[in-house]
This record gives sequence, C-alpha cells and structure tokens, in this order.
Amino acid sequence: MATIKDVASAVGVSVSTVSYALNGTRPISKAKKELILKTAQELRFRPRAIARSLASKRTHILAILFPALERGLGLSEIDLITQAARDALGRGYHMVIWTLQTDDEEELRELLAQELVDGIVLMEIRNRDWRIPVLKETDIPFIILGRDEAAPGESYIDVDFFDTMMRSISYLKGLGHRQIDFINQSEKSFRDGYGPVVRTHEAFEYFCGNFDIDGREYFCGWESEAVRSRTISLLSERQGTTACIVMNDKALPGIIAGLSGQRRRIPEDMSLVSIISSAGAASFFLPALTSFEMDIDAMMEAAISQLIAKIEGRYAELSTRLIPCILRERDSTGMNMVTRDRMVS
Amino acid sequence: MATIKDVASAVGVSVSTVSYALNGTRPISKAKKELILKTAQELRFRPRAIARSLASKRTHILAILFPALERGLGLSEIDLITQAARDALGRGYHMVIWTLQTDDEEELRELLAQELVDGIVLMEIRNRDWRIPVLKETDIPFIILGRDEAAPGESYIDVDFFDTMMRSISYLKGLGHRQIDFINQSEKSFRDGYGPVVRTHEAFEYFCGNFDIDGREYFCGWESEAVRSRTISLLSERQGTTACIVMNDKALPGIIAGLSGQRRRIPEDMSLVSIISSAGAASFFLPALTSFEMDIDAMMEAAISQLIAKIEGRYAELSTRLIPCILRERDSTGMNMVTRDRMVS
DNA sequence: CTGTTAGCGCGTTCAT
DNA sequence: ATGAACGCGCTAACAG
Repeated sequence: MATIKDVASAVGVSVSTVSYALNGTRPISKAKKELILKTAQELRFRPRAIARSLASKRTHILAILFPALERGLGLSEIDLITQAARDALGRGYHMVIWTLQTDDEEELRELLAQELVDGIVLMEIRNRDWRIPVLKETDIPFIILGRDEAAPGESYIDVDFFDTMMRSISYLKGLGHRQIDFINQSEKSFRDGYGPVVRTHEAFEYFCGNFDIDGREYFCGWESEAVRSRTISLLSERQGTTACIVMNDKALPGIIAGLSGQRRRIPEDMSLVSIISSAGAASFFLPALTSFEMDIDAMMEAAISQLIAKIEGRYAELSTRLIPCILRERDSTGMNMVTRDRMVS
Repeated sequence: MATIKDVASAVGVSVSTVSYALNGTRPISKAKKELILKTAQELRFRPRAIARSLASKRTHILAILFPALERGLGLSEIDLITQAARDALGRGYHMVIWTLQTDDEEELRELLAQELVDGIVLMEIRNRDWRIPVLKETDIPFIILGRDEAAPGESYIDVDFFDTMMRSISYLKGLGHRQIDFINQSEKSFRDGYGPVVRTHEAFEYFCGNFDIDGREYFCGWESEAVRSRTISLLSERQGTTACIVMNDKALPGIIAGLSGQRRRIPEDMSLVSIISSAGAASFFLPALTSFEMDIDAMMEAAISQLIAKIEGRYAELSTRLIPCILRERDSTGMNMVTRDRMVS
C-alpha cells in the first residue's frame, strides 16, 4: 500500500505538503494541489487510519454503548444501531458496539482508558444511570438516547412522548371515539420512574382532560397468556370503550387474542393504535396496526450530528431534542360506529 | 493519562523493559516484573490502543459487514450483532459495524484501504456474493455467516438445515403425524438458489421419503393478507394435513390467521413448528410456537474464535461448521388426534 | 506558499 | 536479564 511518502516523492514535494493538500489544513498552490490529488489517486493512496489517529489524537471512531440486557432487545434497536453506524460512516466515522457483560464500571473504564473512540452514544438509558458519572470523569463527548431525569445538563435526543399522546388522542377523537383505554407498560417500570412510561402517563391524563375524553389507563406486563385474560376481564369491567392506545409491543399478541376471544372485531368494534412501536411490529399483525412509530432516521441523524459537532468542537453547549413520531395509518382503526350511526341518521 | 514512559521512569527502568513485562514477550526478573505491574496498576496505565496498533500492525478491531438491505433486518440479526460484539470484546477485540450504503464496491474498498480492522465477519451472504472477491484481493482474514455455493474454499459457519429438517419431521412423526406440509419462503428465492431455501427443500423431500411421510411443500411470500387467503385455499386443496413446518417468520401471522379463519385450532387440529426462527418471533404468538431456533451463541462463538485464530495465524486452513438448531417445545404442537384415538381404542 | 523536523505511544531489534 | 534506539505513517509546529 502506498504511503504519504510515496506520494510526496512521486510528486516531488515534502510529505507535509501532501498532508496539507489532502486535509486542506493549509493553503496550497492550485497547480500543486491538483497534481498531488491526482497522483494520490493514481497510487491508490489511502491514509492509514491508525497512523493518522496517533498523530492527530483523533480516531474517527464512535462507540454505541449497551448495558447488559436481560436477554432480547426489541424490534427497533436493530434499526437504531445500524442506522447509527450508517450515519456515522457517511460522516467519516466508524461505529463500534460495546455491549457490557455486566453492569460493571470497571469494564467500561477499561474500554475508555484505551482511548479508542472519540465519542459515545448511550442507549437504553435508565434513571440515575451509573454510566453517566463514569463518562463524565473522562472528558469524552457523549450523547444520550432517551433521558435521565437525574442527570440534568446532559445532551440528549428523545422521543416526543407528549406530542405523540396528543396526536393519538386527537386522531381517535377525530374518528368519533370518546371513551379510550390506554395500555401502558408494567406498573413496576412506572414506579421506577422509567421515562417513557411516566411521560405517556402524564400526557394521557392531561390530554384526556383537554380533549374531553373519558380515558382510563392500565399497566400491563407482557406475558401473552396473562395479557389475554387481563384484556378479557378489562373488557367486561369497563364497558363502552371503542378505542385503545397501546405502548407495549410485547403485549400486543395477548391483547389482540383477548379481543378476538370476546368477539370484538378490529377495527369494527375496537380501534387499536400502537404507539412508539417499530414498523416491523406494527405491520406484523393482521390486521396491520395503525401506529405512531419512532422516527429512527431523524433521531439518529440528530444524535450523530450533534455528537460529531461536540467532538469537533463546533459547539459544546447543552443540546436537547425531542423527535415526533410518524403516524402510519393502517387497518386497525376506524370510525366509532355509534358516532357514525348518529351522523348518518 | 499515564504512558509507558511514566511507568518506566517511576520504576526506574527503560520503556522496553516495561513493554516486555506487560506483554510477557521476554523473560523479566521476577522482582522487577512485579514492581512494574504494581506501578502500572497504581498509575492506572492502559496502553493506548492506537499507539499499540501502529507499532504492532494489529488493531484488535473486527468489522461486521452488512450489505445494503432492502429495509428491515429480521428479528435475529440484532442478537447476532450484539453477540458478535460481546464475544469479540471478551477476546480483546472491538467490533465495528459496516453497513454499506449501496452495493458499491468502491465504498468497501475505501474502508478496507484504511486498514482499520484485522478481520471481517460477512453477514447476509448471497449467492455469488460480490464482496468475497473484493475481500480476497486484500489479504485480510474473513469468515462467512452462511454459505456461498459459488465460493468454495472459503471458511464459513452456517445453520445445519439438513439436521433441522430431519429433527422436525422426526419430532412430528413421534407425535403421530403422517401428513405434513412445509411452508418455505418465496419461489423466487428458491429459483435464485438462496441457500436456506434450497437446502430445506432438499431435506424435506429426502426425509419425507425416509420417514415415510406424506409431505408437500409450498412456497410462500410474506404479505399477511395474501398469506392468509393462500393458507385457506391450501387447507381445502389438500385435506388431511395435521402438521405444518414453517420456515418463514414473516408469513406466520397470515398462516395463523388463515388457520383460525377455517376454525382449525392450534394445536388440536393443526400442529405448527417454526424452524430457523428467532426466539422472539416464536414466543411472540399465542399460542407460543414450538420451534427449532438458531443457536446464535454457538454460531457466533464459532465464528469469532475461528476468525481470531486466522488473524493470529494459528491455523489458516479452511474451516467450515454447521451448527444445529435448538428445539424449544412450546404450545403449538400436540399429538395427532387420529393417531391418539386409535391408540386409546 | 512550502520544506524540515519533532513527536504521537508503543513494539522490537540490536546491542550489552 | 536489560537498555538504547529506531520505526510504524501521519500531523502539526517551527522555520523560512
């Protein structure tokens, strides 16, 4: 492989001139610059990433950091990761995956001490996440996907849950629904103060009031058989509900089975909106589910560009962004029959 | 951050001695060695990955390479990626993700020319995959997940489809089933010679003969509504089938809906076995599906260890391995009623 | 505008 | 068993 030296001697200039010409770090006479670029091309010269890093103290490598998960990532994480890698690559950065074996600080410290990466994307953030203080000890830039209420002052990108809930309710109201159930995730995660659960909880309450909706929230695990029977009992416990918002991908099969077990058709008898779900999950079902999906491309674009901006020192200020979801109307929602009949008559 | 120099002067020896002590490259007197290790510890010295790489010509970074996919990876890819990263990390290697923007050779060449990685894991392999010749041009070690029939002589790790089909049929026969359908993937992928589709096709034919099973294979797309109606017509077209093997995760919702539309209960009227599916997909349904799942941990363990062995020059020979699937009995399979009744009477 | 040169931090050969 | 010195390929002061 050709080195910068080869190019230099081929053109008859010094290595620094070549370096400057290639990086545009310093003005070079037009003629020479073009000649250098041309010869570099011909010699198929590529700066060796490692050598460049050693000299410039910048590796052009980012890391995406996962905690040890209790087996099984959701359906959208794959898109997040690959999209992040792709975005980074498009900007000249590589992306490494760091999946920590355990919630072990020492392991993370080891990784950081190697100084292999220029910046870090933190995923699967939890409240009072132990990783944040560790990262702050070093001066390595990082960005958070999600929010840690206990760590104000950190830059983050998150889903706009408030907006999503508002639009969900508004959408269903537009279809004539007046009594709406909201199936949230587990009560435990609510008590733990897990961001998405808490924020949608608050938003649901707020907007039901605002839109004059008779709403009710249920917490729910995800073990399919349990969810099904729970759904069935809910149905009899509270009559008159014609629409349901679900933020719980894993509970969906149980809910749908429960509905069908009670002879409630979707969407004729019950409209279903899945929120914060992945495209894959929502279109997996029959009927395909109307959903508000995370705008993964936008989130990652924002995350990577902000992270790189920090690395390159363009602005180090706190930056926070909320990304709205995208509504995909599919086959699980329809007009409230009662309302429709009233309108017809 | 402390450098090797700091350690050397702190102990009062030369840098090379420290290097040797740390890497065990050369015998060092016991006393000094221990002192050096201790001081390094105290100074929190970590060899800078980049500097080490430049000198040793080895980066301890691997890449996992994806082609540009037509939107949406399956449910098991996420596990494959994170497991690969974790395995690598456990062996002292970082894993970067390379998702190519397009099927563009030049992009891959650029990446390779940077000499950032020591080895490559090739995923989503296709027949006559264009990436293999490109990789062979360089002398960088790589390993294939899957098989490319058109590239004999390359090391690979793949699912043991033959074994899986044998065990599936055997398992169902043990439950008394004698007439079995096999729902494969699309006919197009079969004609394209896509490995999994072709191999299961052959295995199904072979083992039906072997086990004296009345088997029939169907190719099938994945658009849910189409799959459902297809399933319904299949049911009437061929009576007497009591069990069904499916290698098509995305078609599962349609198949299940079609079955229930014809009032066939699972597993009372029809046993369902999902093969080569991910744990997530199979347990997502209600009833949860009995399945032969990819042994992702074993596959990745094999892949990474073989790749690293090649890198470290332990053996450069061709190595191929077929990994059997793991049977998970869930709720979608049961005794063939006809057989059972006969046994009872 | 351009060339010279000193590192970047570590591995490793050559001496001793 | 140990140290000095060189080199990996490139960037960025420091000089003109």
